[in-house]
Amino acid sequence: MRILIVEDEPGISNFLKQGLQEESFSVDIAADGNKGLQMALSGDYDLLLLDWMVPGISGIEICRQFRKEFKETPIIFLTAKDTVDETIFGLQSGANDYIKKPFHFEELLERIKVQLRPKSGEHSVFTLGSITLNTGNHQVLKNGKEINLTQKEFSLLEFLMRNKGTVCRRTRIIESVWDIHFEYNTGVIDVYINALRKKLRLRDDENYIQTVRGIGYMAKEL
Amino acid sequence: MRILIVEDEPGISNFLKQGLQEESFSVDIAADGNKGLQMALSGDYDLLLLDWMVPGISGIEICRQFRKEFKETPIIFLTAKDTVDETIFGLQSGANDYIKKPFHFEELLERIKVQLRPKSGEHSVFTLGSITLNTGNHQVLKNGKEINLTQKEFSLLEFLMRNKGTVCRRTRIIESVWDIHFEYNTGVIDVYINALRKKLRLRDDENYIQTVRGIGYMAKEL
DNA sequence: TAAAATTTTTAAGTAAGTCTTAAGAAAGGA
DNA sequence: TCCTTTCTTAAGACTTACTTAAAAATTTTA
Repeated sequence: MRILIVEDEPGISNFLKQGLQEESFSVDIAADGNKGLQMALSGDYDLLLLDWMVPGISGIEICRQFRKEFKETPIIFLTAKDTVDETIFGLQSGANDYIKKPFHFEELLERIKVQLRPKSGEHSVFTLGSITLNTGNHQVLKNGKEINLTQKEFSLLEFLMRNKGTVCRRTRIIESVWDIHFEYNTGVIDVYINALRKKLRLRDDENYIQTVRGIGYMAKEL
Repeated sequence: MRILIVEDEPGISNFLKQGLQEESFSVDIAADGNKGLQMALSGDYDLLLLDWMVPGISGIEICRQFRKEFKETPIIFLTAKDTVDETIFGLQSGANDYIKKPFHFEELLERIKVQLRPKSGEHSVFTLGSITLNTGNHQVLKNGKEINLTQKEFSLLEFLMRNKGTVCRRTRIIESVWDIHFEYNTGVIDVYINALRKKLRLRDDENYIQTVRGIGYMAKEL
């Protein structure tokens, strides 16, 4: 995660840089507004920390210009001024948050984390070797390439991956995926396992879906 | 936009309620933690205003419980305590922002708007391939040429573009665009998707609106 | 206020894709 | 080897989505 600090006081900016680097952020500093805007517009940053008052273009103006191009990137203002009016002005110009100087580094850190927190809900993602299954957007990737699965195929694979490393009995599978309880005499599972192996192009030497004879199947890392 | 206030002091909660209603928010009040959590979990709200200290379950605890279920809904803390430590604690428990009492109503309002911005607020511009959608002036351009869409068509396209890259389930679409909850058995979505594809002249080789069989649709760059 | 135009919804036929069954081939275990 | 279980394929049943037209509702116009 890359953060740009626009701040003219070296004391503050260096302090922040060090602190954020320790938190494994990648940090750049711009000491004046013109430089700051230019760097911001490069689009290289995931978050902007703007001082309210910097030489050259003001923080507010940077914010406004920047927002025209980048709608999503969060902006946090660092401001010595703590009158309500100006804070509002700042937020109206497109900032997401502001923090008053002097502030505790820990508080700033938390506010940064809040802004960077993943937006679209944490749908669970499962992995199996080179396969990634995302229940949120119903996508399966193999080596980053999208694999098109039908609903049944998807939910079968999901069931297996949720239970990675343990044997899935046929009865459990038929219950969870097909919602058939009590009795069953059908070969659907076999058919679908076959389809999965085919679509995922699982060769013998990378068959993540092992068959456990007489019991069922097991998804397993190699 | 519906807001839930969890606050035990009637003076504050009523003041807020009136102010927010004047800003055309729909506001409910819970006077204690248990009631608050219960109402919050109903899922009817777009934003939560939580007092730090309320009788019964604490604001922090409400926040934590609520986050388990609802990842997206913004939470703002109202707190009399202004020590840094506790603020951090609040943000860590899943809140998006906090404001210290006493506060100016105007500032609270701005913070609320900031939180609601990404969802439905502010006029924003979305792009999808050669298509540009501007919620501000309700315009859709394709290759710079204006496309005339009806209201429903527009809001369907807006919904898809806001969620570009992730699958939009039919239920979500029917909820967001048609405001139909719980049950539905109608083919409107299909009809409107068809209309969109037609009006946007999406050929097979540039169909930005993919159908995800059995699930819904997805706006996607090619 | 009625007529006209537009938008929204319903409905129905068609097309496309998915699911299940069934049956022969292959593989594993006794 | 024989029997059982699993694999593989293909055809038919079924489900879902597409497309069109027309009815219903809403908005605009005269």
